[in-house]
Parts: sequence; structure tokens; C-alpha cells
Amino acid sequence: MSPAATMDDTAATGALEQAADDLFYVHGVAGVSMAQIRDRSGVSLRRMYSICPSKSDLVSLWLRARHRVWMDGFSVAVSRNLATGSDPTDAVFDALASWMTATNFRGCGFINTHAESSELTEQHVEIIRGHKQSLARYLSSISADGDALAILVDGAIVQAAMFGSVEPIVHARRAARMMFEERP
Amino acid sequence: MSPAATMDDTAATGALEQAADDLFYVHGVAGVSMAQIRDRSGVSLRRMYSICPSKSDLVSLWLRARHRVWMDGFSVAVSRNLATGSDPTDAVFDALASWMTATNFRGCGFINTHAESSELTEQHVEIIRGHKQSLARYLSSISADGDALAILVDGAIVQAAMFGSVEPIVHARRAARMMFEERP
DNA sequence: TCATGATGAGAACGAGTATTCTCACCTGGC
DNA sequence: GCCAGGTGAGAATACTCGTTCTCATCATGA
Repeated sequence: MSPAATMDDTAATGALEQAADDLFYVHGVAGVSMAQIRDRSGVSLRRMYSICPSKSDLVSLWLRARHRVWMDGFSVAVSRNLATGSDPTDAVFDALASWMTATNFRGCGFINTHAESSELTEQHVEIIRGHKQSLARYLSSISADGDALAILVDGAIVQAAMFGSVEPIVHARRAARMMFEERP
Repeated sequence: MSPAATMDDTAATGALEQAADDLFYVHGVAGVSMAQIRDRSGVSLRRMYSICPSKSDLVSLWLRARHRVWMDGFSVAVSRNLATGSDPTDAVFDALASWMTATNFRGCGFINTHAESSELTEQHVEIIRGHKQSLARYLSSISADGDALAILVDGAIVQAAMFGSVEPIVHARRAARMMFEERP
């Protein structure tokens, strides 16, 4: 074999995913250069291009990794809330609220990347749609109308990002409560 | 006076707003160069920079113009629907649906511009927040919970853009109907 | 020990960008 | 007719970026 001096391919890929998440999420894809990814990850340009033949492939790698990590964190948080007796509405919006108050919150990385229309490829669009479908499927598994809830969730995330505030969560939670309220 | 050979300042500004809307909305701010704006508008670079001293100022000009045009078109469409007897929910989502099926629909220009975090200035953020506050105020004037409705609207727009489909309107309309349904 | 092949550091390349500058031209006032 | 000042076309400037190339280095297998 010929493993690298300090990092094998698995470690290098992981370092790239982490650096891409740190930088692309905060500054957008167009706002981050390959040189910045190299500096942040410690992976040389040569190795970056042997793992991802183009910046577009690096974006795909990042989106797939972020999908895994985000869905995992979100569903774990929701499950924890459900286990303490919250109803699905509170479980979902409490999980969102604590994500939003974490440092560096800048909205949904998938929505934001899709909004950067210039450098977007068909592959990126597929990953982004897959993420949103996966989220809607998960919400459907815990609530009576997952598709409607998914729209409230995306609307709340987008508004929270634009206003730099968690207040939209209050409105979205109220909307969900009104939707799912039992009718005599 | 010294008006331009073929265009006075008002006409040049209007041509810039139109070209910016054609190009920035579809390709994003970072995806359009000043030279492309010149080609599309017919306004020379020299004149562009005398009207807007930087690209960032051109973006502000565009956002303000788009706010005026979009809010006008939207509120007129909603009023027309209300006048024919639609309830507020149908009036709003029918207006959105016909906007979305127009050519070149690419989601909300304000949300998209905010998502392009790299070239965003504080002035842009103010205009974007002003637009969303204006929309929420308008929705509050025609419905019982304008803030909740605004979140459904933004969620539906964002999802329609990502999936290239008007189907999210169906889910959002259903959610609004459930929210505003009379309870005995 | 020596040749091999992969690696990292960084220079090089080619394209694209925002912004400024040059200069020939044209218009309006005298 | 003639001048002054503003104008358009586009060259020039001073970058930045994605991608490729060079070359010295170094671990490995014979």
C-alpha cells in the first residue's frame, strides 16, 4: 500500500468534509476558495483534487456529509424531546430552536446552496431534493401532516436566518398547534 | 442641462433596474458581472458607475426596485382574488401559484440574495428585512395571523423553487385552511 | 542500498472580475 | 464655426480563483 505520510484517504476525506462544512455553510460555496479549504483542512491541493476532481465534486461531498450529520442530530434531538413527553409539534420546534441558537447559525445549508444558482449542478440539486424529501418523510413519521409541517419548518428556518432571531419559531409553532389541534 | 445622447438619468436608472432584475434574479448576484449588466441594459460602464458607485449599490438599487414591483404585483393579484369572493387563504395561494408558473421563477429574490452570504452588506440585509416585514404586515391586514401565514408563504416559495413544482402550494394551502378553520 | 512512485509545497497558467482610465466624439452655447 | 464638458467604447489595472505542473522529499519493496 501507499498511505500518506500523515493522513490516509479516509482521514483526508473526513478533514475535507469538516473544513467544507465550516466554510461553505458560513460563507457560501462561491465565497470560499479551494485554497481556503486546503488551509482549513490541512489537505494539500494535490490530494484534494485526487479525492474530488473539481470544486463541484467537493460541494457534493460536503452536501452528502451535511445531510447525514444534520438529519442525525435533528432526529436524535426530536426523539429525546418526544421521550420526555413533548407532543410532536413541541419536539420539532424545540429541536429547531436549539439548533438556531448554536453559534454560526446561517439558515439551511441546502436551501442556501440551492439559492446560489450560478455554480449549481444537477447532482447538487438531486442531493438537495433528497435531503428535503428525507426530512419530510421523517416529519410524516411523527406527525399527522408531515408535508405541511415541512413547509412550516423551512419557512421558520429561512426567516430565522434573515432576521437573525428565533422569533419565527414562535409563529411557526403557533401555526402547527392550530393545525393539529383536536376539533370536537 | 446636459442630458445624455440617448438616455437621461431616469431612463438609464430604469434600464439598470430592469437588467439587474432579469439577470440577478435568475443567476444570483455573484453569477452576473457588471459587463453583463451593461450589455443587457445598454448603459455604458461609465454611466453605471456614475449612478451606482459600486456593484453593491447596484444590488441595493435592484432590491429596492424589486420590492416595489413585487409587492405591487402581489397585492394587486390578491385584491383581485378577494374581490371575486375568495377567502384570504385562497386569494394568497392562488396569487403565489400564478407567480410560480410564470417563466423564470427561481424562488424569492430576497431570500436567495440573503443566502449568498459572501457579497452581502448591512444595507442589503436592511432592505431584505424591510421587504419581509412589509409582506408580513400586508398579510396581517387580510388574515387573522399574518406572521404565521408569512412563514407558510416563505416555506412554500422556497420548496417550490427547490423542487421546481407548485405542489408545495397544495400543502401550504391545506395548512392555512386547517389553521384558520372556524372552531365550533 | 537503490530505484520507484506517491506526496506536499507552492509556482504557474489561463480565465474572469470590479473598477478606473484614455481618447475620440458629439452636443449645446457663443 | 468653435470651444468645453460630458459621453460611449473599450483598453488597462490589479486583482482572485480553479486547476495543473514542477520538483525536492521520503517511505517502501527488491
